[in-house]
Amino acid sequence: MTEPLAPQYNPSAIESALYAWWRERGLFAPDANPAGSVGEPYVIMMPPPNVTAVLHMGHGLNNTVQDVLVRFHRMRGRRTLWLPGTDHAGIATQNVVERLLAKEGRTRFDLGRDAFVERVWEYVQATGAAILGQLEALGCSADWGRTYFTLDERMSRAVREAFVTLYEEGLIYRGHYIINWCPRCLTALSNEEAEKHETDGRIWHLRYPLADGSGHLTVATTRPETMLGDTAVAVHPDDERYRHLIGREVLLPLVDRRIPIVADEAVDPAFGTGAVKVTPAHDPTDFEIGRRHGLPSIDVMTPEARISLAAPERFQGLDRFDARARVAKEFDAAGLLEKVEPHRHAVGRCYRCDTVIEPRLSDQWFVRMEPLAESALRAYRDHTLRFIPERRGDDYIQWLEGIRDWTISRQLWWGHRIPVWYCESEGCGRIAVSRADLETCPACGGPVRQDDDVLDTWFSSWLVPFSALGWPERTADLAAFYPGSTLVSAPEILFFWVARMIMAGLHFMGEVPFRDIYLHGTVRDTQHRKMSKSLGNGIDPIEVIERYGADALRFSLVSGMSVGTDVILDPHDLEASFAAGRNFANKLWNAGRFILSHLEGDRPVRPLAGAANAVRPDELTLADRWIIARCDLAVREATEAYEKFRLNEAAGAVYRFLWSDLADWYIEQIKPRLYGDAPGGDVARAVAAQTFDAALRLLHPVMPFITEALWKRFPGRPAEASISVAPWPQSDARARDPEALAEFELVQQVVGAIRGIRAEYGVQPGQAVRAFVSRDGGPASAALERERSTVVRLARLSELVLTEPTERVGGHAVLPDGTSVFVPLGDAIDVGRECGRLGAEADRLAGLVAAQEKKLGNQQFVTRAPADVVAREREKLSAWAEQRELLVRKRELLGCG
RNA sequence: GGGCGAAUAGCUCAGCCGGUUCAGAGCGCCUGCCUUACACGCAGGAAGUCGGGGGUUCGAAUCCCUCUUCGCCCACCA
Repeated sequence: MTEPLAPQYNPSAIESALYAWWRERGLFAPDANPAGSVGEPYVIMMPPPNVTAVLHMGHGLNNTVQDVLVRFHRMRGRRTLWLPGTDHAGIATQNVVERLLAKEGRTRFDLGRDAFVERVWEYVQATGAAILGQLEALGCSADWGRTYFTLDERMSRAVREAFVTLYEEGLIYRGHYIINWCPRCLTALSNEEAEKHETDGRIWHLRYPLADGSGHLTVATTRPETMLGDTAVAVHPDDERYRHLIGREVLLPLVDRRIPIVADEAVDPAFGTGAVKVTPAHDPTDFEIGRRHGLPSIDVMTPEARISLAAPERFQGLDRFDARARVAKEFDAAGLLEKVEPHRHAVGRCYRCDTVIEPRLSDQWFVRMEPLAESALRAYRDHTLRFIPERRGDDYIQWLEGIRDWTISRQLWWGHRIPVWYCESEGCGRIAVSRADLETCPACGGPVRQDDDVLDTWFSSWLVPFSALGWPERTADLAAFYPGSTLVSAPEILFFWVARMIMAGLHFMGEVPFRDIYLHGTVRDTQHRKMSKSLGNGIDPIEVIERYGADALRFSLVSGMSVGTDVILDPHDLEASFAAGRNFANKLWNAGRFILSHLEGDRPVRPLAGAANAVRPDELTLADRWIIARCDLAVREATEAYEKFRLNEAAGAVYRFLWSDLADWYIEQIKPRLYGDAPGGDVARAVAAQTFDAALRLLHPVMPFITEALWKRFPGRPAEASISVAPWPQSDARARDPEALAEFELVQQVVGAIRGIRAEYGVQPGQAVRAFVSRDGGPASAALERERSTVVRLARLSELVLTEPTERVGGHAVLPDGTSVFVPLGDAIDVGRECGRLGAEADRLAGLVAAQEKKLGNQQFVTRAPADVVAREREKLSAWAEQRELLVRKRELLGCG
């Protein structure tokens, strides 16, 4: 606590210890804040990271945002719960473990179901722990005591309850439909899991001879191999070209099957040839056509997407793409291939392995979504829900309005087993759906067999907002923390997860699970590509934390992100992305080191108000008043920005205050007062302590570690005190001081002008010079008199003379308010150069004046623009004219030509 | 095929409902400084026809139209 602070901030030296201390102190629990609870609790459910792998930068961003919001609200006194968890990620995890097995030359079938699942558990226990460790390294203040895993016992119970309830309500059903099938993962997928990608493909025009030999009909298809399963050709009923063929038959080539020509409204006469081959077992539209016309479905593919025994022998066993080539070749050989054209269309791919989806006819379980979608739409339309940024609401609406039933069964081993039992006794065949495991058939007592399939991972995660709180038990947590407050997520999982949580929340709890949905952007590389393992353009957050510190990572992510926009980082130049955060942390560290070193000792730091020894207003210097006013401004800016999810603005406001105001000016200003027993030192210490303390608190949500480390070192701080539950700084009307703001700004401008002149003429830093500052030919503003020593020190002057200069040769400047600055430099300056400099400045102002005169001479402007705008423009004109006037006079004094 | 977003200094971005010195920040770059908190620093500086074109307006980076480029979402047209 009292050992000296290192001159360079070393995050790795303090972060893990501070984190451990926070946990020990129980600071992440809802009741951690001694201030008690203000208003409603603030609750965020963490989007559970998949246990497939360690975290990437996207998780870093997502969890940083959540932690910022949670820490902000915790400090504001809300009872705050951030509930963490991990996701068993059915397909993804199963794939990873299967790949591990493949390296051992084994498949899951070699192990058998139970042993395989056992193996997956081993894997996820390791990765799950690693992930939680990473979240801790990031500084996440989640309540680890409540951590859930979407496949743990509590969640399983909730999943069963939800499934059985929905089944009883008729919202879950088993059906025989075309679903999205991944031939590599060997499972059904939902529509959302089948990602559509625009692809350059081809379209084949195939001739189907009429069965009576009177000609042929041409159909167009992008998947010729499916013709092996055709059971009809369809045309539009009103299509004059084909009307005479309706009801007749074609002889399906290669297969030699007679199939009918049917009329169906689903056919678009304008597309292709206007005649469609109908393959009910391999296309959803064809399936519907088949149903309407009583056509048979012939499944010509195996689960692996090879040609099945239902096709002619020579095709059997061929991969679908080989079969495609073979079919095309045989059509060509038979003179039945009319043409092949390039064709761009959307191809579905498995979101986990990128394999081309095969639409497949099979028995699956579905959730009827329409009834659920209705209330979810209503909740948005009546403003119960709010999206940040707002436009994301359009995506939500669009998805819900076009909602399709959700395929929830997966032909996997890793996941929640479907709670359905089939009676195996003959003559019963009953299907039982049960909350409890069944051994026998409830109807006949015969033997039962549980459904082999598991549920979609998202069927467990859509329940999280209440299942993680104990549902279906009516727990105290559920009563206290449902509904939650904010959901922070990447836009990619808006449909997978966010929209479904809203539906589940409304259905099972009767209330939306959260009110604000903050969708942040995606982390991309400098070519705007999403970071991914396969592209090798990822950045490991842990590496960044080790090199720059968690605070630097968080600051960089937050400040690189405005509402709803992507965050661009350069994986090849970590320095470019994270140096700013690291530098800022170091700046803060050193400012803290300086201020804290002057707070130590036996003299107590005086409060600014509310005590007998409080600093009196009349003791404050102009600089004191100025920094207090600037600090108050930062409090207002940052607080408002946090409230509006403008985290980058909040970070920026504190950054500017700490660096540009406090470090660059205030600390420099108070140095003389701090050394020795200079008068006013106690006031400077009091003001520095108070404003720095406030700034640390404002910054704590973004940079929790360094702010805590410094804050804890304030003298008199109890050992158990933590900034994470310190009260949020309040704006105070008494701190607002426009006069001090304006006057100190003049001081800054004078110093800036003198520094500029010095740099212009290469006056060495060690060389003190005199400066004359005056106004209207007389003494300069009283503010400069009061801060005379500040100007002298910061501009490195030997003397500051606040009257008209007695000399002429030197550097001149005129400030916006007409204040005149002169640094006598004698022979050291090049008079011609100075004349040029002043002339250029005068010309610039002359241009402004001319434009301004034109503007004000414009009757349209003067009459139509608001009076205050016109008045302001008039003031500008006179100020510029005055400045120009002064510059011209200075040139005359210098003897410029 | 619909819908949406972005295009501002070399790079990453601010600039909200049009009007506070002919556009700001960080990083990078240039010059000078190890000034007893910080060289991960200090001081100063260069750098942009605000994607192109048109329009509305007294006035536009800021509003409207259009074009170009990039990105995203949705879509059963075989």
